[in-house]
Amino acid sequence: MPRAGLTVERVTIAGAELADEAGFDQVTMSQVARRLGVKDASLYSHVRNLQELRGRIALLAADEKTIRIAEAVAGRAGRDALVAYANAWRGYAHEHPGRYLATQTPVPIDPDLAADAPGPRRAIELTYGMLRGYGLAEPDLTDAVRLLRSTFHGFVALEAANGFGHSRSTQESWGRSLEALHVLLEQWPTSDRGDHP
Amino acid sequence: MPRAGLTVERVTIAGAELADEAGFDQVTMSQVARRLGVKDASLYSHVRNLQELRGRIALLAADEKTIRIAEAVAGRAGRDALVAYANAWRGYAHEHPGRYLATQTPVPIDPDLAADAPGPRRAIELTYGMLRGYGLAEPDLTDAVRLLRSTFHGFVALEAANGFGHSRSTQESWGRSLEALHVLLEQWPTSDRGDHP
DNA sequence: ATTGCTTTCCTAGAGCTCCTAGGTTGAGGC
DNA sequence: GCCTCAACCTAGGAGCTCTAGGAAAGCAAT
Repeated sequence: MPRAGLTVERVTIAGAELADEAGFDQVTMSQVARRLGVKDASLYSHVRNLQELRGRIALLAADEKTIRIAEAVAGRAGRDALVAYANAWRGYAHEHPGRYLATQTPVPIDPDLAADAPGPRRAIELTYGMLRGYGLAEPDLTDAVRLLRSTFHGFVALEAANGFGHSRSTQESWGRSLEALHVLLEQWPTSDRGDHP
Repeated sequence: MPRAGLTVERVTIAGAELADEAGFDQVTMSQVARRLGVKDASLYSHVRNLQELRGRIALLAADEKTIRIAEAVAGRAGRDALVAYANAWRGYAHEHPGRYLATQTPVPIDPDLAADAPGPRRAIELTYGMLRGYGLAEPDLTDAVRLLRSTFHGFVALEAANGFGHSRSTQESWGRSLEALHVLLEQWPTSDRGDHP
C-alpha cells in the first residue's frame, strides 16, 4: 500500500482547494481526507483538529492575498497604487472565494501559528505604504487605512453574499468607488484642526 | 407531558439568541432543541432543516437591523442622518454579533421566505433616502449607496474578526471615517463629466 | 541483509450531528 | 365522548470529529 505523502502543507492546500470549489463550510476532515485518497483519521498526524486546519487555510489565504497585492502595488504610487491594490484584493476574493471566506470567519487561530505567517501584518504595512503618497500623518493615516480596508472587504463580502441588487453592474460601482476613495484621500479632513483656514 | 408551544417564530428566536451567545456556527438543531427543552426531531415540524432555520435567523436579523436604522435616521438629514445610520448599523452588529454574522453568511435563502421579509429591500431604500440630501443623481447615487454599505459592513466585520491592530481605538477611527465619508459625499466626483468646470 | 526506529497510515469505536419514518398524545370542534 | 390536527415523541440510518492502538513503509546503521 503506497503512501500518499501527506504533509501539513499538502493537507492545507487540499483544504483550500476544497474551500474554493465547495465552500468553506464544506471543509471537513472527511472531505479533505477523501480528496487526498486517505482515511480521515490519517489527517490527525498532520493537523491537530478541524479548527487548526481551518485556521491554517485562513493564514494561507492571507499570505497569498498579501503577496498578490504586493506584486500589484510594486512600483506604483497615488491613484495607480490605490487601484492596483484594490483590484488585487478583489481579484483574489473572486478567484478564491472559499479561501477568502476563511480569512473573515472568526476562527480563533493559534498564536504560534499566526506568528509564522507574515500575511496579515505585512498586509497592513502595504496599505500604509500605498498611502504614503497622499501625505497623511498619524492618526489620520491609521484611520484612512482602516477605512480603505473596511471598504474593500465590505464590498467583496457584500458581492459574495449577493448584497447588491442587480440594477447596476458591480464592476462599475467598484470603479466609481475607487475614484471616490482617491478623491477622499486627497482631501482627507485632518483631525487636529477644523477645515476652515 | 405538557407541550412546549413551539412555533416557527419561537424556534427562530431561540436560534438567534443562541447565535448571539455562542456564535452562529453553534446554531444547530440539537442545540436549539436543547435550549427549548425539546428533542431535536420535534423542530422539523416547524422548520424544514438547519439551512432554513439559519436563513430565517438571517432574515430576522436583517429586519431588526433595518428597523433600528429606520428609527435612528427618522427626522434627520445630511451628516446627522449619516452618523445616525452608521451608528445604528454598528450598534446592532455589536449587540447581536451572532445574528449579524448570520446576515453575511452566503446561505442560500428560500426566495419565498425572503419575499415576506421586508428587511433587505427596505434597508437599501433607507440608504437611498439618507443620501437624498447630498444631491446625488443616478448612477452615482447607487454607487454611493454601495460604497457606504460596503464600508459599514466591512468595518464591523473586520472589528469582529479582530482585523484591526490594537494601536488606536476603533471607536475613534470609526468617527473619523464617518466624517471622511460625509466629506466624500459632499464632493462626490460625478461620472458624466470631469470635475473641471 | 537484517535489525530497529520513526513516521505514516490504518482499523475500530465512541459520541455528536442531521434528518426521516412512524407512533403517541395533547387540544379544540362536533 | 369522539375526531382530527398538530405537536411531540422514539428509533434509527448516515455522516462527522476525534482517540487509541496496530501495521507497515521508509530510513539508518550495523
